[in-house]
Amino acid sequence: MINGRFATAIHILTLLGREEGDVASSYIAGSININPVLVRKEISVLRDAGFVATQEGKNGGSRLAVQPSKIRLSDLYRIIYRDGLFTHSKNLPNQHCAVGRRIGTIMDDLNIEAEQALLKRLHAITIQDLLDKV
Amino acid sequence: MINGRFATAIHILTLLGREEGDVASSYIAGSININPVLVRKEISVLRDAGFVATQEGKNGGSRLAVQPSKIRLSDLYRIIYRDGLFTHSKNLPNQHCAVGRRIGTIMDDLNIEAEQALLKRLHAITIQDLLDKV
DNA sequence: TCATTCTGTAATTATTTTTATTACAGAACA
DNA sequence: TGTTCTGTAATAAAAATAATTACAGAATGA
Repeated sequence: MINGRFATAIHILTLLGREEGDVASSYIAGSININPVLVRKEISVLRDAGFVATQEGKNGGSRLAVQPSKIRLSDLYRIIYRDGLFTHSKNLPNQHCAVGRRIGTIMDDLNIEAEQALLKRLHAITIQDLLDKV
Repeated sequence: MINGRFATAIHILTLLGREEGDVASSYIAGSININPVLVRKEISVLRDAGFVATQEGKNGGSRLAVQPSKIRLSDLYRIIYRDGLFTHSKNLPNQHCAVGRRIGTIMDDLNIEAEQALLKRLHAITIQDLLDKV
């Protein structure tokens, strides 16, 4: 399932897209209304992906490392969701049952198809598009 | 986000699609490897939707009330996910910030678009399609 | 009839996941 | 060289999920 991290990442990037200089994690956290440590953690993921650059130390903070129009939500989705859309319980289904034996593969296939449809749509939306709505 | 209930519902319906008579919740639970009470709860939702019929009492259980080819995964999705795909935190963003003020609407719009894409794909898949894969 | 075996559902507990907090070393600045 | 940022680990709190317990009621059939 799609959790709060996706929304958090979008909020961060949209906010950075509107600000000029370096933005402190505490300021971002104040806008989202979550804990600054969570913001820094998410930013570290976004930084690893090359979307954000960070300046440490006094007056430091983060800013976009690429143009907002270059950040597609599909990329964002992929970065944040390694686990897939459909989270199946970690309980192993009964392998003595035909359905139980095959359901894992069936759900995996389904997950791929659903994600493809979702990603296709998200591919067409960039942070710039969201900025235009603010 | 898409949680385990969707996978559970699919497992239940697929299993019922392969069985002739009434299937007890404990049997289904044994296949999925979850608690029978959860199965009965999910079945009650599927029954309300008209997909399943249940016989109470001794030798009772559930069976499909419609043909597997009539149960679209899009219907299933709608029944189980009233909350939307993207769960945004229940923390209200800072309304004194332009992004904080607009992010709710932006995420809602995004959610609608993403769900449309997902539902379009799920509309084309029925329980029969999954049965063919078992 | 009535013991048995199912269901439905409420209430509680346990587990897991998510979010928040605390803490502190290190970087950059003025 | 003190101040204000970051990064990250560790812990705690809160929320969401799943499991369990419990029990009344329905249908069966010996």
